[in-house]
Amino acid sequence: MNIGKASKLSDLTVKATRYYANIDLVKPKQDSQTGYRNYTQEDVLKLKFIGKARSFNFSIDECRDLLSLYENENRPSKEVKKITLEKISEIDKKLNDLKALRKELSYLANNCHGDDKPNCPILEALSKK
Amino acid sequence: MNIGKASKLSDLTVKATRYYANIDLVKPKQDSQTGYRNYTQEDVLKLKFIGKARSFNFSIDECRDLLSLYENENRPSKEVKKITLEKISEIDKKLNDLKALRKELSYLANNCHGDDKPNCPILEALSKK
DNA sequence: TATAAAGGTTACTCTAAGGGGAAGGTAAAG
DNA sequence: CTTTACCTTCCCCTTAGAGTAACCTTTATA
Repeated sequence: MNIGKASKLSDLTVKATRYYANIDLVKPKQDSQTGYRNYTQEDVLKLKFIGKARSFNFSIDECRDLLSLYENENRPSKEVKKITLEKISEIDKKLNDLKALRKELSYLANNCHGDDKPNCPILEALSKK
Repeated sequence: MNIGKASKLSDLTVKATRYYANIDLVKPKQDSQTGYRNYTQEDVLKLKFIGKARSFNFSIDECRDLLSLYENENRPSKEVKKITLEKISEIDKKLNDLKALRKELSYLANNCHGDDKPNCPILEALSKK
């Protein structure tokens, strides 16, 4: 099938699908006459897999690793688990950073009158030290 | 003072400081002979302000807005508060997304044996639907 | 004083993961 | 036969600088 159909079936944009082909992530054969990419059912499964993994915040490189594990019938599940746990701790770090940030900002916002006067503790905080 | 000293005083890299000059965020005069940028104390205050705002996750464009409010003695504090509250709700959205993601991933990781066998619920989840 | 080191300048490339759009070939429908 | 839809490659754009090269200026040292 052509890229349009494969993209639709895997719920990706044509642009993304073509990008994945360009970076050798899911690279279908191309018709030597027309240059059209020819996707198989197998390819669509891989594309779906990637779409799902991307939605789980895995990077393209991580998707590449996961995909090769996925394609390897003999992979040890611990490798997959390792990548997943790393992703989780990465998320934890981001969560902590964002929470700290939120705390500071909401403290500032709570102390700002938010009226027409120029006095503003937020700007004061930004210009302090 | 030269860019090196200004950067040091404001705790920024020279690269970042030069970038801010290039995008007209903090643009000091340049010596017509040597081309060297000449930073004032005032400029350093602005650079510090930006560094602080950046550490609060404000984008360069938001920094630009905040900076012009900061420079305007008659600004109404509600404008600053508005930007800050928007930033907070942006952070809240990210927090929610990350929490949901973490939940899904940790559920998968908890159900994966993580051994040498190929059976892996994580990959199954990625390839499902 | 000659020179080496330190610090300044512009300019180019790179990052992640595609989006947007141009120019042009191909296929299917009316 | 022509319009429309779909395909191709190619190039620029996004964030916020980092890294590097080539080259110029100022300062420190032998």
